[in-house]
Amino acid sequence: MSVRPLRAGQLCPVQAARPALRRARNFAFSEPLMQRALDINRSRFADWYQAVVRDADMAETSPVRGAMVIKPWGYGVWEQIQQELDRRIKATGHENCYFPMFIPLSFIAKEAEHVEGFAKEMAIVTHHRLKMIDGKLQPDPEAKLEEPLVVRPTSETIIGDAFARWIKSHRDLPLLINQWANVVRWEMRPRLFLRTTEFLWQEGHTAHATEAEAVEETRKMLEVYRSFAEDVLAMPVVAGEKPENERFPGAVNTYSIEAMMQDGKALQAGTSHFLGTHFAEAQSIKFQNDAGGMDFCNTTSWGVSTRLIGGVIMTHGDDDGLRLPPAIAPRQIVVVPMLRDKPEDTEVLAYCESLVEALGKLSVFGQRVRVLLDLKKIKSAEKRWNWVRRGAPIIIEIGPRDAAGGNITYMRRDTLRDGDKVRSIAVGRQEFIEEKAVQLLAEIQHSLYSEAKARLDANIKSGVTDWAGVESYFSGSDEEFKGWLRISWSKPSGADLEKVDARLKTLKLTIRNAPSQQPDTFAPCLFTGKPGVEEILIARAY
RNA sequence: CGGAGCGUAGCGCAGCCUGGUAGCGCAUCUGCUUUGGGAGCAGAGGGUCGUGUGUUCGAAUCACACCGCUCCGACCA
Repeated sequence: MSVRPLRAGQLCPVQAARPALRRARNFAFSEPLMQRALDINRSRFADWYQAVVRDADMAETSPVRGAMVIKPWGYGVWEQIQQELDRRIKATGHENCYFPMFIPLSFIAKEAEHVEGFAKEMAIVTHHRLKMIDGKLQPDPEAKLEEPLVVRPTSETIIGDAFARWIKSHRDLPLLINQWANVVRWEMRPRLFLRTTEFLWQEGHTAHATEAEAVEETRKMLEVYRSFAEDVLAMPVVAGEKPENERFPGAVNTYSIEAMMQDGKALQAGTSHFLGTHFAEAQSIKFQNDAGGMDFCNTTSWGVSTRLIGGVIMTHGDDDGLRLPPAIAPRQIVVVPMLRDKPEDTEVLAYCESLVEALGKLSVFGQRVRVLLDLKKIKSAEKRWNWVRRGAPIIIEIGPRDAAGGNITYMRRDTLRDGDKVRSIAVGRQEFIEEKAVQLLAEIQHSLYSEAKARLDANIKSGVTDWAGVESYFSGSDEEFKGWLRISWSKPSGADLEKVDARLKTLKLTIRNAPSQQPDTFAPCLFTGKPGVEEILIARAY
């Protein structure tokens, strides 16, 4: 099965979901219709993405422009992400805190680059009271704040303020803090999960006595993100360092993990920043060293957000909707009883209940298996397709014959179809409970990763050494799948880097990162012809 | 915020050019039939056609403004 996205016009124009839907559409079908759970396929990737978010019941837009409502199934995925990542953050010695969402304007102003980077996307609170004036409810001019508050776009400054008070001596270091919070960045072009005005994230902030220790922390957390993305989200990534022009405002170095979406675009899925003493100097985060002198701390910050959910959708989704890796599926196994208003319904239900109870006692990925018996009063067939669209890893259907024969019939969401046909697999109840269930969940987790990993590996092209090669690789229609290029460069900076960036921009390309794994020797710089010092990934990006 | 396109029932769309006061499929509800699984038949509910102003005897349809969405550009986790 090809994992590459379908190209425009490659398949029938629309893969209608239900037979009757086909009649409603003004399309002439020359080929046998492929019935899918979505009414759109990945050839129109942006529309497909929105359809998955909607049909999988993940989220919807809200009355506030750019802000989204995360629905139970989408939030359930976030809760799984939080739970497992929180465990890993704590396992590396960090503690959770909570800081205010309001930051005094003067705090933000302290670090010059930091202000510049965020000034354009700030929400500002200026009043603390409303008043009816001329029949209109509006901010009371007499209740103006002496100092405006910005709604945090990130918390370096307010946490730095606390750090300055908390840290006195080298014995207070390292200070390792994390917080789960919402942040606001006034985005011009919102997209559900990928870029919203308000989003949920986790932000780690640490302070260290030495540069070496802070750099190590920065890399350690990048590695936590890499392994989390790959092991838990089944989303292969390339970890590496961002070029100078893509750094976090105020950082010395920024590292990222980059994931490849099914349209070939790169998604920055997590970042880790070494901040040097920039914020420490701006905010006086100092400590007395063991020789009695005063030193500035070296600080770091790192974060991942609800954007990860968008990454999961665009990594694993198919033409039937979402496919969730079992490790983050709010429900890993969903049992759909096939009821038909007949006496044997009672037996079917009892059989389902005992099955769900037995499955719920199993463990996988170090936790109890999450099972749901779907008793919603809608047609059984409708239930099945709802769970297909939502991406439940295993969907079990139980009819009277299963109940009587001690069997179960299941579908794997990752390999739902054989050609166009849905694959329903029958197996003995005991066998399923005792071996299959756990084994299948592990297998699905693994197979989703392998599929995505194969796509990533197959679509990072090396060996292009000149600009003409870049142009030809990224030529053609924008609808077409384009992967990434891995090229050698001389790592220019300042104005020279800007030139490179401008050139890349003509092809809508950006430098993603310089992968951590580098070869021993380098081809000459693709841009300047000078000796190469590093390999970087260039790609179109979200 | 600039360029383009689009906003008609929960979803997907037709109607708009050539104004006469709203239609299709899916979904929803009811009844009957059906039942190893995305069922059939009959009937029903649901829309002040994004918002406002204007033109007109009459506006989903024409004009203007605003709002929102999508794509492209600038910005970004």
